[in-house]
Amino acid sequence: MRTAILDHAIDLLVTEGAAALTMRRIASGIGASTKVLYTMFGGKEGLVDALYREGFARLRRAQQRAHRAEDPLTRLNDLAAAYRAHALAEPAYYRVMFEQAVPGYQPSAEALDAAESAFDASVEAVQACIDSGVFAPGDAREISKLLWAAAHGAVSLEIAGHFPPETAARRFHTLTAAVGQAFLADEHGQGRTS
Amino acid sequence: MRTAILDHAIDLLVTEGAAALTMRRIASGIGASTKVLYTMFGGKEGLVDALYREGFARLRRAQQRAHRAEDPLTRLNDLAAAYRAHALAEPAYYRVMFEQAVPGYQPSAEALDAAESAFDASVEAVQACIDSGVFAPGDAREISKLLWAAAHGAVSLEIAGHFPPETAARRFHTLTAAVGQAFLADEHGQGRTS
DNA sequence: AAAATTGGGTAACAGCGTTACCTCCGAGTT
DNA sequence: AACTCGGAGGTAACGCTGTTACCCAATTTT
Repeated sequence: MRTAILDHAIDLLVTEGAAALTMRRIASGIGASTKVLYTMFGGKEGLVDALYREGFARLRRAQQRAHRAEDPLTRLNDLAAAYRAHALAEPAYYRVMFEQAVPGYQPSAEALDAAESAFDASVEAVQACIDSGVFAPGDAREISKLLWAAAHGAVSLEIAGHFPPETAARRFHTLTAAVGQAFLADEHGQGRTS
Repeated sequence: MRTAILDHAIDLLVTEGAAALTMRRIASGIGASTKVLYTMFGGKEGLVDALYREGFARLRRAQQRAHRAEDPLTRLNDLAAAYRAHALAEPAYYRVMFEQAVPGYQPSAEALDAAESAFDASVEAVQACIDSGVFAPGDAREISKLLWAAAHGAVSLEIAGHFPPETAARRFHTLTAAVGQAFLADEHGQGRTS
């Protein structure tokens, strides 16, 4: 039952966007009354919270699927590409997760913690880059977050319409590569990022 | 009259957030009926469009105010810092501009064009870095957009709650510095970003 | 078997964006 | 100067939203 509600909510979100995500439509879509949603999720906020977590769970699975290549730097690149592909595949989900597409919702601390686990694969890949000497020693978690911010910035501007489609992919790659480059092992004497 | 409406709408947006930005509240706040808003702006979308443009106009002014330092690289850093400061000073505005805090609104092509002018100062600063030999030759507009994406990503994650306050400033600086570093003139033989 | 508790449907409330209707004020015409 | 006419603005309604008080049926407990 709970999964039926979530499935239909996700379907509405993906096919018609966040504006169509109303309690009445979800309820009528599963042939029930809105009361069920309130006993089950406590309100729209609880339902959106479930969608938020589901969105990051999907992102985590997408990242794990991309976590295959041998070379650690290639793996990191693949993860970044998978991040963008996942975001663009379901922009409505991305908006729920990062921009608050549902007006009132603010993720709780637990939800934010759960979201963080979506980037475990990225942290591992960065750590592998450090361990193999490709990256200089450093905090893998911190570097991963910076890569995330760069990727998120590029994707977010793309979804918002500021990056035209034909250049968005190139910019995404250039930006993530530029950030990655800053953490390369110091083989050439270039400056270190503070 | 038009400015009175916008002033009150901005006031509502800044002090109570996007959720309080309703046609009825704006109208009653200026002691008029909602009909005025519709004859003047054509609907909520037109009003939010005006707020969107105003937000980028304010950002542009904030960038111009920060555009003072002599050293081009310092100037670019100042612009980045001003960008973050401006975004954090009025997060509700930032949400209207980048995340679509008002459910239905999607900026028109003209609005996106107008938004772009907010980054003229950044493009100029990048061009100055190239002209003075600090940056390698390249497309200043393109580099500026990448810096923008990085800054936006860090600020956006900060506002969304993913970056705790005490580390957000450091991460913002590290990230923008890392991106800037990738475009430095090739004095040390480090690899070039493709 | 009777009683208590729980889950779900109905219908209502307040508030939202929007608009049809009407009034009324000011400008242009005769 | 009076009269008409056009458009700006207020009133009130429509259909929608999230939410909940009320009620009934069904299930579980004693």
